[in-house]
Amino acid sequence: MTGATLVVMALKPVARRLVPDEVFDQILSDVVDGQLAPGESLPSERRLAEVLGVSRPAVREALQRMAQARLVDVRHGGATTVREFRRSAGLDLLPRLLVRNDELDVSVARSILEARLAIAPEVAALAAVRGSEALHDALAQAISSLEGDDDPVARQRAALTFWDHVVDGAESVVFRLMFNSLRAAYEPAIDALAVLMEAEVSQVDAYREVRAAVMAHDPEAARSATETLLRPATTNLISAIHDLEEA
Amino acid sequence: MTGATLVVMALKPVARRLVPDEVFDQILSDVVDGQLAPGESLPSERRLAEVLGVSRPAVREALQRMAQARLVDVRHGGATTVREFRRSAGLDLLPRLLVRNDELDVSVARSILEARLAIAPEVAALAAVRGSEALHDALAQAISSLEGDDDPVARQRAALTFWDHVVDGAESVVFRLMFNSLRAAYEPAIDALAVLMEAEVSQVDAYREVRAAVMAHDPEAARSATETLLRPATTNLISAIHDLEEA
DNA sequence: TCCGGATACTGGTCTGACCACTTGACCAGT
DNA sequence: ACTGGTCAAGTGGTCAGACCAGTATCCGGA
Repeated sequence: MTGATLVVMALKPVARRLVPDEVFDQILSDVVDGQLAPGESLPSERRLAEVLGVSRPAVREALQRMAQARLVDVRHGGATTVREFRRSAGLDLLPRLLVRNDELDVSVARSILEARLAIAPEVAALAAVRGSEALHDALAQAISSLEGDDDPVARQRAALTFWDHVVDGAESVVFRLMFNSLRAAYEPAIDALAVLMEAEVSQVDAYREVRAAVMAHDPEAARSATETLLRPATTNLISAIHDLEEA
Repeated sequence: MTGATLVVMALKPVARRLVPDEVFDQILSDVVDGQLAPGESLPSERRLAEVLGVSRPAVREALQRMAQARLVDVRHGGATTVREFRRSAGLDLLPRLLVRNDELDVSVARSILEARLAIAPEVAALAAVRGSEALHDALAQAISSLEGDDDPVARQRAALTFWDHVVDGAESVVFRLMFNSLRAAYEPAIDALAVLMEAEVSQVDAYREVRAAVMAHDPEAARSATETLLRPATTNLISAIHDLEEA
């Protein structure tokens, strides 16, 4: 009985907001939303601590993280100033841009789909050239959980696992890190996105085509099979988003 | 007299290593070099502070930054453990991987060139579709400083500016952030790379081709012109690196 | 007018304390 | 044998306050 109850309870980890995280989020939001304009000076650490009702180390930690993300410029003795984040921030900022105030930014989603469509075929081609035989089973397993599972979100995860292995096969640090960053943006929004992407992940045969081309060491075929798989959902969603923006 | 002396002195900014930065670098190096294996526990903050001879807040700040980069997992009440950075870290880790112990990692450099060759043509194609008329002058100016300057490093910077504008024209957040991250990896190593890339940036006419295709709103032409520009240096360097790895 | 230094900011760092959480061992019930 | 409770030790989380180290500004003397 206990087991059954557990499944139904839909537990989620208790969200314990840490103080520096909270501060970081607030400042980050102000920067991303433009309430703190580029070039503008932030209040001093002491002042921020006072205003936010937290200790100075907490503020300090948040500001250092902002600096690491290249969102602000901290100068010893001088004021901390806001940078132009679109010109300086790295790909790791993407999650924060995709979901803002708990809702998806569709223009960012569009951009992600676009980039995915441009990059994934190249990665598949690389995997076709370099992939080891071990890929065979890994991809097969991902495909079988893709057709075995009926939960939309689980299928999204299976698809992510599939691409994860393809990226492995490409043996490219840069594409690996890019994938990690994109995944980090995708996963927090996976519930909202699962519905939109459902049509794509149900094309199990298309995934099989990609796998066959990769394992046949045929980069051109891998490229085109990947594009065939990704393009429909991409263009559909982009036009849907476009219509949505009209209204 | 004073002015002339100044120019000759070859000043460089005094490196003021801040304590938390130093700690961050040390731990990061240990993780990236594998001396701290994934899954392994770090010493406690107090112990680290003691061993490194710094205060606990300094250690703490470094660890929080490690956590933000997804290199370690900090758990309240439990131990801080090392993550498998190749699977979790984002593109912003790239600079640290490209130059390690003050020398270039050629396999990372190869990967960057590869990725650049795969992505840049797509970005140029997007810019051809979406680029505004303002691009015209911006690109022209970048090209003229490309042919005007005779310092190799200055030409690298001019080329970066050129691509910066192309990325602008593509109007894609994702490609913009990717470019920022790649640039952040490239710039610290620009002196070493300027020599290797000299052949490419001297092909001023090839840049003109790209610009012409983009301004003609011809995505296919932009794609192929970009590939024509980037491929030679890329394949040359990759084979050179390959030979180097043999020896 | 210009320069140079006092001064009042800013961030950088440390100490030491206390709170909150996790772990594991031990123990009491069932 | 297994649950659940309790407790102590160790960990990260947070704070207060102090002092050091740079920067910016303004003001008085040359």
